[in-house]
Amino acid sequence: MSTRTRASKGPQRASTGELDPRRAAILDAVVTEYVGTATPVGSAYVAKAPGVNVSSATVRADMVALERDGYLVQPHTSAGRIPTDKGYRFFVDHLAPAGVLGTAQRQRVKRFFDRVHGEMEDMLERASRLLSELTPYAAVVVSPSHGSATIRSVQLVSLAPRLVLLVVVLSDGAVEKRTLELDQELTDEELAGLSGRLAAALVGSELAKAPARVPTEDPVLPTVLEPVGRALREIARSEQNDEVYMGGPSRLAEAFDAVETVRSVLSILEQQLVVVTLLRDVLDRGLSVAIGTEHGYEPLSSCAVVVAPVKVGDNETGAVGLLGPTRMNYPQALAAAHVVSSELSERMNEAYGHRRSDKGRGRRGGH
Amino acid sequence: MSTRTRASKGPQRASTGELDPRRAAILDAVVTEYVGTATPVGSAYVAKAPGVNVSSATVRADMVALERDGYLVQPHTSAGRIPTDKGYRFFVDHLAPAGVLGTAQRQRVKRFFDRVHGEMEDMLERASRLLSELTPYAAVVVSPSHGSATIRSVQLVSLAPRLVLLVVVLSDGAVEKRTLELDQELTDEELAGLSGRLAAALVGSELAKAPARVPTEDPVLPTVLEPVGRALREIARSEQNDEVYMGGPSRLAEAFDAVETVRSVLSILEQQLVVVTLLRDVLDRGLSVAIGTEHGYEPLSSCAVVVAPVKVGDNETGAVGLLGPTRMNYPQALAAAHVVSSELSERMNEAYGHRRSDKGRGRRGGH
DNA sequence: ACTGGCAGTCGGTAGAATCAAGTGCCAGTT
DNA sequence: AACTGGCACTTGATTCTACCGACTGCCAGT
Repeated sequence: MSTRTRASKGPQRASTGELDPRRAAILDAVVTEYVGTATPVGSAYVAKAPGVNVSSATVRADMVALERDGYLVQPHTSAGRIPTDKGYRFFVDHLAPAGVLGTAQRQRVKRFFDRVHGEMEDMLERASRLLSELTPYAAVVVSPSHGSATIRSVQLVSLAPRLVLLVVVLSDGAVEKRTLELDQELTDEELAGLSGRLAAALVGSELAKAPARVPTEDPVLPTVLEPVGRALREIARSEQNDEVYMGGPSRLAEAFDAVETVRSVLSILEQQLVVVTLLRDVLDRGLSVAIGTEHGYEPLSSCAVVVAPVKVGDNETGAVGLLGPTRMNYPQALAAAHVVSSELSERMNEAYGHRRSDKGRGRRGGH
Repeated sequence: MSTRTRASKGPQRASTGELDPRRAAILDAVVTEYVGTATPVGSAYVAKAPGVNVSSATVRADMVALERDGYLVQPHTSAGRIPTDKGYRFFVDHLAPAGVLGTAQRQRVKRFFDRVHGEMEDMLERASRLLSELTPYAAVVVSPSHGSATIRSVQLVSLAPRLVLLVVVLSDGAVEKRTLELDQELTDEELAGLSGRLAAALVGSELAKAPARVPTEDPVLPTVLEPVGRALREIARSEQNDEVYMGGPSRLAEAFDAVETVRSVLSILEQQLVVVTLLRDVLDRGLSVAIGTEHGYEPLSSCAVVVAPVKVGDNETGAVGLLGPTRMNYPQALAAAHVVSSELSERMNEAYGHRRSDKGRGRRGGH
């Protein structure tokens, strides 16, 4: 009940929200220690923590209050306290120190992004690995959607008699293909002609808005154009499904010690659609962390998710995420996710011509 | 020591290897029961098993012999027996009943392969899921390498000023791409001309054997051709790295109950190269099952791997695999792997023109 | 408002007792 | 000689008890 006015002794933390500064410090100590040791934290330890200059008895009194207000719980009487989801939330919002990535890790990220060479898919895949290696958690990368990309090339390539490959190149560098089985055999010339006509009709338009039907008077073409049209529509549809890259699933087996938890979390991660929705939801709500039940997925209630957007152009579409136990090192996870997401954004903007105002390639990090 | 001559009472199993038929039946019973229950199997239970028409006392005597010969072990005195790797091996070689896939599962496979529509990558990815759903084990699919595929198309597509995408189509339907940053801006006409020249020089040759240098006298081209050549070589190299698709990693958390085991096995599976090598090794040795330490990987010594080749054309290159505990339902795993691998082979041969003699599309299963 | 002191609460561990499963051996039977 | 029933024995698992240690909640004192 007792509400203190902000005590102004010494250089305290900037803002501690609606919590008494000392209690905030106590919560801070409990979270930090518990994250490290996975053992309930007692008043004696907390009393020694910086920012808490009182005896263990006083700490105990505050802990009772913190428990009453839902920030802490006792696993059982006469054990130390552990944070609740609400406790973690407060920690993340008000106490988590700005992103501190070890210099070794910083270098690692730098080296990674200096060396990236391949295509986007490859970069994302490897970024998910990187992220899971920077932290002890499983990583997820969702590729930016091709939203407004336009068609840059359409081509039909003959693979075998009556077997043709439709290859579509988008302005963001993505390539899609579809195999077509035709009713009739076409000569290379016919194929080339057809390719040209398709290109003329489609190049420049967005995939989703591509003309449903390529106009033609040639009586022989419809039987060919029909499967092409179908394939194009299928491609347009499949481009909506963002790719998901998963890194370091084995990290989950480190983070949890109940094998049953590992299983259920893994099996959620196998459903890519769920992962994408989860990350998007969190981002849409303007959050970068979802703790416990804050996202709606029951089986993940013992998990926390850290998300950071990957912005290409001006719409924020992709995302990187980290999945670990609620007992997670949030500062580390946030720092890692932010570094990787911003580096990724930068790289992708550079690569595909959406070059931005002129932020250059300098530090952008901070927290 | 006592070696029996084959008793010929009743319709016994075809061949029991170098083992007394009754002892083989005992081993069979132990393996089957242990796979199901994960509990050491006692002589009383085995005595009731079919093919063992003797008392538990006699079974005990035989079990002593089987243990002496290394087929069984006792976790501790006065517990039942469990099979050794050698025991499983004997079971797989001589006792495992022919592949029995439940009708529900058969239907599932059938439906899957009737519906497959997309591209090869997609099919393989989904096949790995299928396989892990047919069994309670983790599945792995290694895509056939592009070995002898020839180049069918080479094309340069402009993405942005000075940014070009090199797109290469292979005869097996694979598409590779690489982004190039050029020193100079090229007009669409120049790009088209260049594409044509590249195509003329490269189409028809194998990727690996493609001419290292496209001949030209044009003084402006070298600065463009150089990065193209580099990209081509890089593509050729990357095509060696067979893609790995992993299905149902969460199955591992079901199969093992020590979280530490789960972790180490998962982290092996994350190394795609190791997975590929492992599967190839097993296939090269002409095996379809590797139990415990039969493959050389320490961390997988509590695992068994079931492999089946995916043959495209006439060289056997791809593979499907199942990874589970040595305490694995081998008949089921073998059946599932074989069905999927042969269906995959068939589909891929159909799709990419390597149409075979004329085995048709009929049953091919059996065991 | 805070502190030291103290009784009280529980989980965790160690040791003893008991249980049940399953063995190895042996004398007896066919 | 091959097999069987019977039995003593071994040993992990389970249960129970006692006890220790960690931490708390409370209270009287500064």
